[in-house]
Amino acid sequence: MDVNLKQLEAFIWVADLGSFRRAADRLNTTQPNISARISKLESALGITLMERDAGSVRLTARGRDMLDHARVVLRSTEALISASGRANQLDGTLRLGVTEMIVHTWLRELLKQLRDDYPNVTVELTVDMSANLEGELHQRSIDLALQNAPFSRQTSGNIALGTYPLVWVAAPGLALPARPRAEDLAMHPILTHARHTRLYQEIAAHFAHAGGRTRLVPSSNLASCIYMVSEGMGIAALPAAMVVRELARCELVQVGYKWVPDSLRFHARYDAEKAPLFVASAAKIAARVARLFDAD
Amino acid sequence: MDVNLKQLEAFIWVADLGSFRRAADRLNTTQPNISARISKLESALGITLMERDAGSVRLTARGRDMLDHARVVLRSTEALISASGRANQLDGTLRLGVTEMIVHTWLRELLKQLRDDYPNVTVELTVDMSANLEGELHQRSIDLALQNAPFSRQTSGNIALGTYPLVWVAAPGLALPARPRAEDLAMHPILTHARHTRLYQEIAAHFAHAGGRTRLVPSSNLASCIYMVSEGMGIAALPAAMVVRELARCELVQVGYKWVPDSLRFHARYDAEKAPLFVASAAKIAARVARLFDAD
DNA sequence: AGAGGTTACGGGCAGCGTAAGGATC
DNA sequence: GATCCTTACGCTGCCCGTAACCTCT
Repeated sequence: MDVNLKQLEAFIWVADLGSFRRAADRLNTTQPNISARISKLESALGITLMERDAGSVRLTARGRDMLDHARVVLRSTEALISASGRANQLDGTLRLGVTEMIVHTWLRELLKQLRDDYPNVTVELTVDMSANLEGELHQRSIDLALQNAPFSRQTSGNIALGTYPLVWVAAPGLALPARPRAEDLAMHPILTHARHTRLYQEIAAHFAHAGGRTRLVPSSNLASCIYMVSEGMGIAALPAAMVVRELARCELVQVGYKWVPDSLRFHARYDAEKAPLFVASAAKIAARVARLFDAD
Repeated sequence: MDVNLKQLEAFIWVADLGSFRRAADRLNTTQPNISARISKLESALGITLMERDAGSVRLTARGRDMLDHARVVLRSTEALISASGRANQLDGTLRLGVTEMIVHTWLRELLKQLRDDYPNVTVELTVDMSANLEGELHQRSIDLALQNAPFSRQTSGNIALGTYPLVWVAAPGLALPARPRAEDLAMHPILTHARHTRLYQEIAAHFAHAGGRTRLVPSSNLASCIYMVSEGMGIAALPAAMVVRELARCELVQVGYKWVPDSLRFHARYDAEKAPLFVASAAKIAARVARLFDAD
């Protein structure tokens, strides 16, 4: 019996995902196949790599050592393939997690660029709030998160994607003063991010200080925020990049309020040790695309 | 099409040996199979790795880059297998080149140790003069040379195996004085190594100085030297380790001549960059065995 | 009962060896 | 013509997916 790359790949994913089934999904194959690869690998190496109890897979001590070695082998294989110039030869799935703001600004451009550079990589998209993306990244159900600071955990791969300022917007018909005070805004519902986000907290704190019984309307969906604002149902602090089109078309107008929440600071985050090499490249591509939109 | 380890292995050996045919021999397969592996690898990577003219195989520029990557992949795979504890899982051939002195001293012990540590590695033995071993090592027709200094080329792997003093020996019946002078020796033929070896040169130079018309009888085979000496056909300077048994049995006696050629300094030499990892281990084993024989 | 890993089984494809083909010296 | 790589072809064996099975919660 011979050690081969597919066995090592399966081993790594089982170890990382903690389950044969999930590894099978990740590698586009069946669970029995993963089972076979692992057991072939074990007999090839003559050692038990993992203990399988119902409901859990735990590496043995030996298995942990082997895992490091296996990563080195697969990393260097990826490096070889990349260096062949045919990086497009890399097939696989990039499980990409993004926040909604990115969906509505430069996701399309990013996907286009990814398609150009890695035509054989399929993108599995997850849109969620930054806080959730962080969890998914940590348990490796996504490879790359494009999310906004702050983070509760560090990741070994981290590229800043620039700063995105927020602007207050309202429907044109709302007729707010050019320099509105807090009370002027507080007359209308304030549409914000979901309740436990940084933005919600910050806006709540601001208006608590500014007095008045402000109505904060959290929404887990920014697109619907925009619709609601343009329907005159309230005002909102939204990333400028997200509303350029609506402002240009005068579907929304900017509100000249003196205070805005801190800008969004976006980062591309991934696990540099465990993720496939092309994830780092994808992160760099994201940085390039983000810069385009950061400039204007 | 998928890159796999066998393709990379074939690629490395073709590059190192400069020939599909030799690579096929080395990998215990057929030449068309090597051809197929290389062409699969090329199509997997989408590049041409080597130009094949009749009679020569030359790497392309791209191929040279890939070769380095490929080595990293295979080296790390070997490391993984070694780390699995089942180093014995490593199958392959150790092409070992040794000088005759080693054959007649500790080769048996070395082979035994190798068999214990790597039961699945078969040893292909070449016995030749040090100078020839050096050439074979360089053109990679052997993996590991156990040979004596001096060397005309450096190798990246080099472990000193100790110093082996020479002694003058003669047949007991020859009745030489306890403290013979050069003339006493020169009465008999002097049996030595082959003509262009360091030892031959050194002995020739010594007796040229000592005057007299000495008869130097070169032999490319040390075992026959011993036989000839014990038959009283001459005297010889031989490695002490090679004649301990004959001296103990009084088949030979030591000659108390004041001068002996410089001791043999043996080294285990190999190409640390290109050779499989277990070659380095084999060299270490050789060093261990040699030390046993160096001590007594 | 459901989730998760193993075993059993059959089909397809890839890898191998033999043999013949071409190119170059 | 000798040497060396490529192509053609048939076979074997491995790898994969389906399905049934086992075990633990």
